[in-house]
Order: sequence, then structure tokens, then C-alpha cells
Amino acid sequence: MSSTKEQITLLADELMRSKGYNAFSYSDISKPLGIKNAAVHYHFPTKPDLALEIVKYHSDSFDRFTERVEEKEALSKIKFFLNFYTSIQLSGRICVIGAFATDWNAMNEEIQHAMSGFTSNVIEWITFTLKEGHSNNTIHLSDSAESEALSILTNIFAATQLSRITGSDHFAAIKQNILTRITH
Amino acid sequence: MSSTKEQITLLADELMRSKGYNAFSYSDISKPLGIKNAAVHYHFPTKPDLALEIVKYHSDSFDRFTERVEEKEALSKIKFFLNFYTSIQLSGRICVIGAFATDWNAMNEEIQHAMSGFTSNVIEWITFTLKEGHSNNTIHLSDSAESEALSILTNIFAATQLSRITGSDHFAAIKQNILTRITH
DNA sequence: TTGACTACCTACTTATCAGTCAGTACCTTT
DNA sequence: AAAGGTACTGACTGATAAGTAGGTAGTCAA
Repeated sequence: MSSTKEQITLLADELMRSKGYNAFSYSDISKPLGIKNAAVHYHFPTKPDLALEIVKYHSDSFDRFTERVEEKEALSKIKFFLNFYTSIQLSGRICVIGAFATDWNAMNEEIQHAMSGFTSNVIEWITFTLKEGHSNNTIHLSDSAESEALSILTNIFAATQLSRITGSDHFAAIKQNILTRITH
Repeated sequence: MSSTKEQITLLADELMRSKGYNAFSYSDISKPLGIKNAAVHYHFPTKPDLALEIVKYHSDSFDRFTERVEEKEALSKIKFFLNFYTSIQLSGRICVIGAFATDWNAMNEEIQHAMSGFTSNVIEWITFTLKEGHSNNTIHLSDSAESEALSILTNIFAATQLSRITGSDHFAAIKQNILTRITH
């Protein structure tokens, strides 16, 4: 049902987050989809165009996520957010933030700008949600909401990276540590 | 004073951690050093050989670091460790753990094994140091030493990545958050 | 002083990369 | 039925990638 353009985006995202931006080629996309390289270039003239689409895809996904959980309790929202990273970890991928950060200096300004905006949105959402939970006594904060948000975000996205190297037990431990910190 | 081999290793490490493993070529190394591509291949026949040397370099550096701070107080050791990451952040690089994690599935088993060993050593050292500080009441722990170690490590190495995207203020906030947590 | 070794260089190969362009089949719309 | 747009394919190109073969200058030990 999904269009070729969507299939390309999804596969490129998968490749980007499993091997890295410069480790996959247009052939790695065209071959599994049974199309030609030129077809990929038709939808995304250059590789940076494709990278930009990946950022937009994550941006849209995150927006839809925040809408889906909007009516839930603050602590529940954070748990859903962390569970989303569990699914990333289980599929052997890493968070898009870490993937782009590594190749940052190989990216153009447009992509950097889009990634900055997306990442800021994520930080703002966590910060706001922590404040929300703090104000109704369901979430404990021992530092400013933004500092705690930054701490949680770096913990969980780096956990997807670290668990690649040292195993999934470490992901679980880090996730649990976050929950212990904000609920104790 | 430093040999060509050392210069190659240092530059490759710099490139790896600023652009990513697959974004630099042997030409990016040979040109700035005023040597030919073949000279780089003489010291490191293949690119994986070069990547392995980078891991060994960080492994050795970390061993020397732990020896240097051996006689210091536990909290001081952690502060030196975090300050090391500040210098990484200031030079615009990212931690080698994050750099290899992103390109993990593009690395061979030998490199993965070396990185796993190195990363485990880092985790063990932090864990041991936290226990040391906890036993003489200079470091506060609200979870197991290993979980706290994993949390601190992911915080600080992801902070070098995140600050690329959203600015160095976030690095400072995350670093401060770690210190607040273990000293409060 | 001969022979081996180290640390290169010159010149090359093969593969793959991103990207291009002319052409075409198949819809719509008019 | 003609015209135009969409979504491709086939057949390229030029650049660059990693890697190699063969030669050479300098060092050093016997």
C-alpha cells in the first residue's frame, strides 16, 4: 500500500540507523525494493535530500507521538517515550539523534538546521512533561526540569548505542535507572 | 618527534570522531601529512586495520588515564573523567564509543570485540570508582554502582553528541547534573 | 661491502559511488 | 484523440574509493 517514496524513506532510515549515513548507497536501497538507482534519484535527487526526508519523517513521527499521548498522565507519557526507545533497541537500531550527531560534520546546513529543530522539540516536550508531572507530584525532580530532560534524553539515546557494544542488559539497566530517579 | 604511524593514527582518530568512519578516506590522511596514499597503506594495509589502531589508541590512553589518577580521591577521579569529556566537546569531537556505535554494523568482528573490551573497561572503572567513593561517603548512590556508572557514561558521551546539535550549553548542564546527582 | 630491512613513492587497478539524461509506459485531463 | 504529468528504466559519466605491484633511498648489522 505504501508508495515507492515511502518505502525508500523507510529503508534509508533503517540503513542510516544501522550502518551509518556514509555506509549505505543508493544501490542498497534500489536493490531490495526491486527498482533502479535512477528511481531513487527521481524521488530524492541527492543523498542530502534523502537525509533531510529522514529528519522530516522523525519529526512527523514525534509530533504524532506527542499527540497520541497528549491526554495521558505525565509519568505515563515518559514511560511511553522510553518504551519507544526499547523498540529501537530491540530492532538493533540506534536513535536518529545519535546517528546524525556522529556524521554531523559531513551534513549540510539545511539538514543540521532541521535536526536542531527536531532535537529541540524533543527536549522541550520532555522538559514540559517533567514539569507537568512535578506539579502534580507524580514525578520527582532533583534539578531543573530542563537539566533532567537533557539527562534522560542522553541516557536513553546513548543506551541504544551502548547496548550495541556491550549488550541489551545495559539498555534495561539504564532505562530502569531513569524511572527510579524520577519516581523515587 | 612523533612518527608517521603515530601521526596517521592521530589524524584518523580526529577524522573518525568529527566526520565518521565512512566519511573520511586515505587521501584525507595522506594529503595533510604530505605523504602518499601508499604510505598510509604501508602502515595500515586496510581501513579496518586503521580503525583497530584507533580503538587500541583509546584503550591505551584510558589505561594511562586511570594510572595517572590512581592515587586521587574517588570524586576527584570522576571529575577528571568528566573534564576529559569537556576537552572532547571543546574540540568539536565526540566520544569514540558513540562514533563506533553509529557505524557498528559496518565494522568487522575484531574491531567490535576490541571496542567491547575497551567499553567494558571504562564501565568497570566508573563502577569501581563510584563504589570507592560510596564506601567513604564522598559519593552518593541511589541505585547500584553499575547502573549509576552506565547512567553517567551514557550521559557524558551522549552530551558530546547532543551539544553538536543543540549547543555547548547542554553539555555543561548535563555535566553539572551528573555532579549534582552523585554529591547531593 | 654486501644483503636485508624500513619507510616510503610512482603508477596503477578495480570497484563503487552519486548523479545525469534521454526515452517510455501509463494515467489523467481537456 | 491529443497533450501533459508522473513514475519510472536503460545506459551512461566522472569522481573517488580502497587497495596493490614494483621500484628506491637510506640505515644498519655482519
